Amino acid sequence: MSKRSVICTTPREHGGRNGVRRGQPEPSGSGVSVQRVQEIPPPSPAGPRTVMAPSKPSKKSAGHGKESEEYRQRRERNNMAVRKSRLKSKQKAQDTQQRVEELKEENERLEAKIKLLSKELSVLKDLFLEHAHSFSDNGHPPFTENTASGQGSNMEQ
Amino acid sequence: MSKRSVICTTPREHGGRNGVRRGQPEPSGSGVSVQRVQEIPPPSPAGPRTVMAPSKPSKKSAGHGKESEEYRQRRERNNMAVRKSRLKSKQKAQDTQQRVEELKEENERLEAKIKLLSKELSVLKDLFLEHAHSFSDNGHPPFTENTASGQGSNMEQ
DNA sequence: GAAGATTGCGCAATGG
DNA sequence: TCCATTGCGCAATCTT
Repeated sequence: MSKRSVICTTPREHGGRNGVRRGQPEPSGSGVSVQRVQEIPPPSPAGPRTVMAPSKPSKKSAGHGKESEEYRQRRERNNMAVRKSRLKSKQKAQDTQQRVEELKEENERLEAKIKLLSKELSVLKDLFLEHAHSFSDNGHPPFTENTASGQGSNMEQ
Repeated sequence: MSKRSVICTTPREHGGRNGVRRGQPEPSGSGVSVQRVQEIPPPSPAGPRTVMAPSKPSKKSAGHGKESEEYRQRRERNNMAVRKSRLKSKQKAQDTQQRVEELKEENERLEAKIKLLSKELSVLKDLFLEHAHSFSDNGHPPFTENTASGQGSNMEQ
C-alpha cells in the first residue's frame, strides 16, 4: 500500500561525514528549507576519536579546502542529482507497473475478442454444415481449407 | 507519491560512512539515546564539528556503551536487512519488467490470432454470400444475426 | 575532464 | 523487540 512515511527530511545536514557544514547559500533546487540543526548531542564519554577527520576545519571558507566551500558545493549538487535520479527511478518503476496493468487489460480484451470471433466462426461453420448438401448439389465440396476444423474448439494457443 | 514532510529536526549526526569497511568503528558520540522522539535538540553547542571518528579501538568494548557493542550489533543487523530488502526490491522490479515483455509477446500472439480468425470469418462470409441463393432456395434468410455484418472489416479493436 | 547520473552502502526513523 | 522499508547523504563510478 502506499506508504507515506513522514520521515524527517532534513534537507542537508545528515552529513554522512560529521554533519554540520558552514553556511552555504546553496539553494538546493528542491526548494527545501535549508534549515540545519545541530547534532551530536551527547559527547562521547570516553573520548571522541577523530580518525579520518581532517582535523580542523577551523577556517572553512578557506580558499578551497577540500572539505569546505567547493567540496560542499559539489556534495550538494550530487545530493540533488541523487534525489532526482531516485525520483526518476521510482517513477519508472511505477510506470512499468502501470504498463503491466494496461497490458493485462488489453490482453483480456483481446482474449474476449478471440472468444467472440471463435464463436462467430463456429456459428457460421454450423450453418455451413447444416446446408452442406446445398453446396454439394452445386458441386461445391464442403470445406477444404483448414479454416474449418471442429466446432467450438479452435485455437491452439 | 511519498511526500516528505519536514518535521524532524535531526539531532544526531548520521554516520554516513563511506564505502570503506569499518572494522571496529567507534561511534563516539552517536547520540543514540533518544529514539523516536523528534524534538529539537536543546543543546546547540557552538562547536559544530565533532567529527565522528571511524575507528579508534581505544576501549570501545565498554561494558555496554551506547554506541558500541549492542549498538554495533543492531546496526549490522539493520544493514543486512537493508541489503536484503533492496535486493528483493530490485528483483521485483526486474520481474515486473520481464512481465511486461511477456505480456507484450502474448499480446502480439493474440493480435495475430485475431487477425487470422477475422480472415477466416471473412472467407466464410464471402462463401456465404456467394451461395446465398442456395439458402434462399431453402427458405433460409441470408443473415439475421449480428454475426455477419461486413466483409473484411469486423469489429472495432 | 568536469558535471550530472547511477549505484552501493550505511544510518536512522518508522512501519508492522 | 526484531525485521522490513524508506528517505537521505556520501563516495565511487559511469555517462555525457
